Amino acid sequence: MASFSSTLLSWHETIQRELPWKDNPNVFHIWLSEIILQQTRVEQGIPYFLKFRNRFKTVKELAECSDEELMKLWEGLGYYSRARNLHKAAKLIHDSGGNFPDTYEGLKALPGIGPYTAAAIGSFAYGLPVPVVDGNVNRVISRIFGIREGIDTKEGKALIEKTVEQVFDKEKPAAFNQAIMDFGALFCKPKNSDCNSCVFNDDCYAFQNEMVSELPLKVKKIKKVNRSLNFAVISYRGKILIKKRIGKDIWRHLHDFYELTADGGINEEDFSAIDYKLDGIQGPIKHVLTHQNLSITFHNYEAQKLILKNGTSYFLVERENLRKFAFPKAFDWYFDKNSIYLKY
DNA sequence: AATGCGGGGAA
DNA sequence: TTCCCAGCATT
Repeated sequence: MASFSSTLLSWHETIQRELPWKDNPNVFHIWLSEIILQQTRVEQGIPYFLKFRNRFKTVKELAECSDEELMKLWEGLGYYSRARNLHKAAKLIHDSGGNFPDTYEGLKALPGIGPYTAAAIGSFAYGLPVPVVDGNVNRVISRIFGIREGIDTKEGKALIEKTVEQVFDKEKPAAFNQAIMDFGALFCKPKNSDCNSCVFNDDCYAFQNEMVSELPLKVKKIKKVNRSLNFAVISYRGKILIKKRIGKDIWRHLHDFYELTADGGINEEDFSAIDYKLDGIQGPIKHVLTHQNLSITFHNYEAQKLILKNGTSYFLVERENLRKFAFPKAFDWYFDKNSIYLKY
């Protein structure tokens, strides 16, 4: 039988996948795309990549971008710590002369860059002989070579890594890595993979043993909690009260409104002075996160008098400027329903 | 080793 | 509904 790599690379010749970060390959664009694509489908990430590529021509420009603008650009993409780490890394690179690290360890030392991303950037930008292991690779390798350990366990990860090392093509790191991920994404898919026309089917453990639907094996289950969120949208003279979420909680570094406790109202001690009346309730709406099922209700308040406390983290924003700030995707429902758009 | 962290697409 | 996606940081 031909080698795994030659079979894989021959298959890769038969497909074409045009991706914008390959337009004019450079380490800045490769890095940017890899961060954006973490736990994110290529189709979902592309518009964000284009937006970032257009806004930032250099690492320096990214490093000098304000936090507010960066979060606004990332708004809606999820896993917002990626944006924060991207920014941190840009500053580190800029402060140390503007050059990216060109070793695996150097890359992995940057915030937001773990084993996968270091291997991806290293191989794609510098031709370093390091194999990537992402969700696609886990699937392809565990099926073809019959890895029956949980890919989310220490043993399973070690087995996958060892197996990839054995079939990896050190002469063509970038081509191999690209090909195996494309193979996983376009052919050896989680469901409905066309095994009958697969170039590996004669040697595929999962296909030969009718275990395609069972591999890769995942052991750990995510437990979800139900959670209610209640926000008071307090309007005062055409402005709306918001704050930045800074706690160790969901949507960190995005903004929200005054948060009400379970069945409590506005705590007047949060303000120097406040006089208000309820002006309707909207919701609840359901919003799903990986670990939480959210039920969100918006309580509209109109304030006749409002004096903020000294040192408070709340601030008032003109209604038409509200969308200049980054908010959770779930708030789109409220903004749409109340015709709150960014006025240009 | 376990947990937290978004949002969307596919079946 | 359930699963998964070019994962990583924190505890």
